[in-house]
Amino acid sequence: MLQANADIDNSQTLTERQQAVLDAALRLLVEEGDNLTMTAVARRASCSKETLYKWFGDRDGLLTATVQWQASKVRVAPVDGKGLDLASLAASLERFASDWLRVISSDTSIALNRVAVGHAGSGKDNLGAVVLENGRFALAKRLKPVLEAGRQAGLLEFSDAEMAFRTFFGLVGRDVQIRLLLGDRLELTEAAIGGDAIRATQQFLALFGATNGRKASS
Amino acid sequence: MLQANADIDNSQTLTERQQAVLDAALRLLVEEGDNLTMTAVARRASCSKETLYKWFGDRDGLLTATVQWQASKVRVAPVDGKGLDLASLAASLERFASDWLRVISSDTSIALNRVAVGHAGSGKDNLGAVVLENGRFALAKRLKPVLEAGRQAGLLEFSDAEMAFRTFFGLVGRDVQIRLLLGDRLELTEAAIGGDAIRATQQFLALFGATNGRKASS
DNA sequence: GCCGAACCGTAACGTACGGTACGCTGTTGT
DNA sequence: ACAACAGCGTACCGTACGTTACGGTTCGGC
Repeated sequence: MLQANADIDNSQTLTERQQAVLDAALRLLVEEGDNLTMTAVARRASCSKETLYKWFGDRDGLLTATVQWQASKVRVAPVDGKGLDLASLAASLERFASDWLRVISSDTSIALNRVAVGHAGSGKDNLGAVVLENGRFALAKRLKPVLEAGRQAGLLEFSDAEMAFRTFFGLVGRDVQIRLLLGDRLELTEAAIGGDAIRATQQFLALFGATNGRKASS
Repeated sequence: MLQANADIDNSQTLTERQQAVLDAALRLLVEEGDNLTMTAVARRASCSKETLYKWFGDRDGLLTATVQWQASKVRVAPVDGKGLDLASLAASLERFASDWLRVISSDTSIALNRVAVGHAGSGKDNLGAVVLENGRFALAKRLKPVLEAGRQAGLLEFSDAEMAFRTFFGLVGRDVQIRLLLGDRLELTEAAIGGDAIRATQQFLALFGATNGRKASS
């Protein structure tokens, strides 16, 4: 559901075995958070620590490889093109919204974001940049063409696609991600996700839809 | 700008010296992130580690004390009451929005949130809950009366104040907080904050304002 | 059947850091 | 004046973990 990639090397440079090791690391990361140890990863993956270090350099290397591996796994449904009527535009937006909510509320996304945020302060690695690139920015890159198409078709009105995207992003995500990252229980049922997607889409169309005369854009 | 508090003990139970120590810890936390050491705090605060442990128990105790200390420092401007016209309502909302944006883009808020997010996984302490309580939930507790007043005055239309608040939250914050937490450079100038506050308020009023017939609420 | 490479399991090393103990000094109360 | 104490500085201990080293095993190629 995520990831525009095209910048990281990913799956083909990794052997099957290496992918399995990274999967193990990923699972452990979800369970243990940032306090996973190299020993634990080795044990979980049934490999030796020496191999870990040979393949990934050091702990940070393993972490970034794991994050990129996860990023490369989640491929995007291409959203196809332009069925330029309002209904299909709304459907596309709703799909984006629910996909996005599903991602940010998933265990692995929460774990990955936690680790990346934790590492963002001390500039040893750039996990934060990786997560950002495959999360928020990938989403923008995928959604903007849809918004532009909507504008071309006369369905949407906005001056700046980036600004329109960010508004949509805010309407969809609201306080969900920060609450989840901070440990708030907040189980998003499939029904709730669907409802939120519809609501966010309606609100977005109310603000940027062309049919209604509205002075929403700054 | 932040914090409804009324749940944590805060300033009066702390001596001047202890507050100074916590200030030092806070400054160090901003600089070093979660890898500050007890030794470093002791040195920065010109106190002994023994004192640190006597006062705060252990490292987690020091961290939570620091977070609560910061929370207790930021007091809220009471927003006073009801000048029930649209202009003053908009002004209140704008003030909330800009205050909030200033908070979440401040170095100390970023550092605190990073630490809290990092700790949220492994349930040793409840930093996440503390931050959440003094951040997102405190904001809601302060803002909801304003929204309710707006509804009473016939200026706003919504069925659920919580839901209206979350929409406002999303419109104001958008992707700012997660980007900052993940290390994205994104300096918010005072002008940008003001502009965003106005935009968010306008969008919120477009969605929930009573004067315009609109089917925005889910 | 043998060689080397890749890899597993584990032991060992070094270090950083949380936590504790101790000696010294300045202050306070009597 | 002196005892009691709070607190500073520092040395110290134990441990957890990142990193390295090493012996044993499997496997593909000759």
